Amino acid sequence: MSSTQGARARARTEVTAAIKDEARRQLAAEGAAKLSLRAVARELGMVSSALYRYFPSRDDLLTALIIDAYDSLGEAAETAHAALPDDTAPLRRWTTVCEAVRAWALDHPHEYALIYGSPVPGYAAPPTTVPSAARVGLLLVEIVGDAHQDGAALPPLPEELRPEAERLSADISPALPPEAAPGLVAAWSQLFGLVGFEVFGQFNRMVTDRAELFRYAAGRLGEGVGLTGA
Amino acid sequence: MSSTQGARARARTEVTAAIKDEARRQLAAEGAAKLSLRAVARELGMVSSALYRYFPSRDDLLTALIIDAYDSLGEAAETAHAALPDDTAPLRRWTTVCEAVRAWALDHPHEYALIYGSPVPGYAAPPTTVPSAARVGLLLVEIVGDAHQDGAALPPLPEELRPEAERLSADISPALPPEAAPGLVAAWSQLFGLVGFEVFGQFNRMVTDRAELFRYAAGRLGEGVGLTGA
DNA sequence: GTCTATAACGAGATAGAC
DNA sequence: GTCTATCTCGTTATAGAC
Repeated sequence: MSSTQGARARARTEVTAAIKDEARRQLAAEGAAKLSLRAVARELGMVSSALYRYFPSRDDLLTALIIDAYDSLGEAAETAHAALPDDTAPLRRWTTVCEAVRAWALDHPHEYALIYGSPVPGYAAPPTTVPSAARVGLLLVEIVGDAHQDGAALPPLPEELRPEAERLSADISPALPPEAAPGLVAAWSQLFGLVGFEVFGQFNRMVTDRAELFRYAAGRLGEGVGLTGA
Repeated sequence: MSSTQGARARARTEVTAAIKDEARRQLAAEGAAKLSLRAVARELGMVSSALYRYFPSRDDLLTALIIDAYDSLGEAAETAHAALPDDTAPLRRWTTVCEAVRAWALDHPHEYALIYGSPVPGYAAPPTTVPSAARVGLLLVEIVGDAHQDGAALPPLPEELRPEAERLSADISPALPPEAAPGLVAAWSQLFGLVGFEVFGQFNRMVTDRAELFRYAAGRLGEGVGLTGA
């Protein structure tokens, strides 16, 4: 009885995975805008209507791919961070996570484009994507929050930014002091500026040693949010 | 005779502009990947083959749109910078240009996506785009180069980055000291990280006062490349 | 209950003959 | 430049296999 259910569930997971794999291949070849349920079905030797047993619509398939991409990136970052010794200095934690993000993005350029590139026309990501999308950010928050527990130095905020800083700190984490919040959110976006320029080819014919430039920039980004310790 | 040519040339410019306008409309509606010469022609009441007298291929139309977008952004940045008094401090020059980039991007999100978003599958930008693409970067280089003429303070570079710094400084501008080059290239990409996150909606439901956060982050970015002067 | 297949819809793109 | 025949697409209704 339970073995029957197990076999069915297993088959379902396998087909779901095959659909997503094929969809990812099309993502790479044609881009998210041209992702087509029919083409996926054709390539898998299924009929298009059969796909609706697994994904209620094309947008749901897209959403699943987006969540998978965010989770894959988040897991890569978390794994790299977790592999560090417990006494690792905050700045080193920070740069390790940054390097993991960069490595994942260079390894998965099309999935990177899906989550941090141009929005897909006509598609709006549902709230379901938020927890996965937040993973890298929360990891950075954790690192900065821990460092400030131990008292890190930060320049004072301009008066006009104070309300936003309070809001951010309250929304994101109680461990994040308001003085650190705007700088951290900015650094978070700037990290992806760095990565995006490399992945999307803006550094072509300009930067040769991109790994070294990234290492330098990520380090300065970490220092900018008050982290220390080579 | 010359009046006939003038009229013809004028007509040609007008049709070319109409084609690009319609193409931009489609860019907004469907995305760059789905830009289709036929659809543009249909919307203009022309037949698709007629378009080929103006743009030899879909990719050429795309290239024209990309160059236009880079030039539009470049001009916005240059105009904002040129409007400043001659004795404006370097840091204020920097933030003014950054604000102009942000304002243009928020005003032209789809053109922003075209030039700084995901690459269009199957399309590679030809070298013709480089001069237009470089305008904002060169403006930032000019500001930082001028400031360093007057002697700005910068942290020393790590030894491993020295070769890349020399290369960058040599390739980009003689006015840019090697110690400033990697930081400037990084800041340039980080500026677009900030802008991209806002334009592409990554700040949704998180940052409320985005203008204020940007002002703050852009200022710190400028300080990071050695600029001073409120 | 769970799945796949057939067939069809309305809309749109595309290729080629004319 | 026009027209048509033939593709694509997402999606649904329905019927039948396991």
